[in-house]
Amino acid sequence: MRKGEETRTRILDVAEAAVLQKGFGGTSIEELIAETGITKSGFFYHFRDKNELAKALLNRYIENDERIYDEIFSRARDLMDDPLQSFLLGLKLLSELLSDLPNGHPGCLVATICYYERLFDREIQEINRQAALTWRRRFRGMFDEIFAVYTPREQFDVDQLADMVSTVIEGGIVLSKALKEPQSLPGQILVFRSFVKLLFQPGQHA
Amino acid sequence: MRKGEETRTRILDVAEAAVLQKGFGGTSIEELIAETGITKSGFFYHFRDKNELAKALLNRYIENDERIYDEIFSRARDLMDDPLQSFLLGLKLLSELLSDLPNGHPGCLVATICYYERLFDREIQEINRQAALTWRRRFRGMFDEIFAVYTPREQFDVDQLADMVSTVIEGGIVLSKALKEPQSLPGQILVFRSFVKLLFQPGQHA
DNA sequence: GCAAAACCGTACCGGCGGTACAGGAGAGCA
DNA sequence: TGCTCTCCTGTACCGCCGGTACGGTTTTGC
Repeated sequence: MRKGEETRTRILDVAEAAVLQKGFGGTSIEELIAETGITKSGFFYHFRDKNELAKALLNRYIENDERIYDEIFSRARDLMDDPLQSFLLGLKLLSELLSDLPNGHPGCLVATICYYERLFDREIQEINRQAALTWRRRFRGMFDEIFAVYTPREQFDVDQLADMVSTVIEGGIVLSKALKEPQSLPGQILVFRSFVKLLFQPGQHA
Repeated sequence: MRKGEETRTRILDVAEAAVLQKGFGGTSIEELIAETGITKSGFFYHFRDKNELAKALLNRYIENDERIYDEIFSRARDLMDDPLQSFLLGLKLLSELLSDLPNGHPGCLVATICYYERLFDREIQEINRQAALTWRRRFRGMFDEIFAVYTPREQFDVDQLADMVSTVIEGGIVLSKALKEPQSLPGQILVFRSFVKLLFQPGQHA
């Protein structure tokens, strides 16, 4: 029903912010229900245990993540016909989006789960793995299109190249948080963007 | 005294493995003392609270990290006179070292702390920040030497370029863990290595 | 052999994850 | 109007955990 979904969403909102700041272990259910204005029984009506909360949280995060990627790169695709130019524009748009976040990227739930593997069941770890594989497929598709048109200055494994996008984003988030420099992440993405540009720039052998 | 240090080290060993697998919140002191074969009183004799355990853990991890970097890149420096070749060899050695870890990289404590910021005091966060800054200085120094000899195909902010090393490592660890593919991390480092090679390869304008 | 270091044992506190279960308010429908 | 289903509230309870307090004991270095 309507009301139930609304409460559930509110719990997830509060939980997501808390988990990204303090981790799963550091986030108490009691604190979540206090901030949500709900009772303990109410919480356990929506989620059987903390594991199920994590699962719902992760699924929602991944969905939202995919939506953002879809928007950015489809917009880039609309503006640029060339697959390389479109990809480079997408990275630029992504960098700008992240640069506009006032407090920087709040953190990636997938990364959080990575550092908690033993705390959750295999299902959650599998969801996490599938998310990373989806990222790989997404960017691999883009690189495949680019390779159909351009000759790279060096040969790469396409999957590894595709993974590099996720690597830079995840690593950039960690570094941004460690350094307390929110602008580090968008900067790293632009560095990667330049590398990609360089890779497909016609060189002496072209 | 001798015995005290030994016990302290044993606690830190057990704690480090546990924290990297379950996070700080997911690691109980009771489980640490059980595995170490020590009593609760004994634990609190060595560490005032969990925060101090985290501090000691982080400091030790960073020291060890620095030692490994020192070894690898000084060995590379001995083998190669050219700063670029030396840096590229260092990345290769690092990749091989990580590739030889049977279960993959156990995880970076600096990254773990990032995702727990609100759980620890400012001192720990500052230690974390200084660690990331030390990485930046280390690799910035290498790039400075390279720039003194080579002309890059594209201009970069040297700090951002230096940060890219840490970004790729941290991101590679996350992706490796998420994908459950230990070989992903060394692979990503080699991709980055190729990018660096590309950057300083003489092109059409050279 | 003596003092300091390095513990052990025990008892206790409050918070937290989780369970159990009874009950109630409100919406939708017959 | 009454019935049912969803969406909760309230209360009581369990065991684990972080942390404190404190007295006692063994080990070590000198």
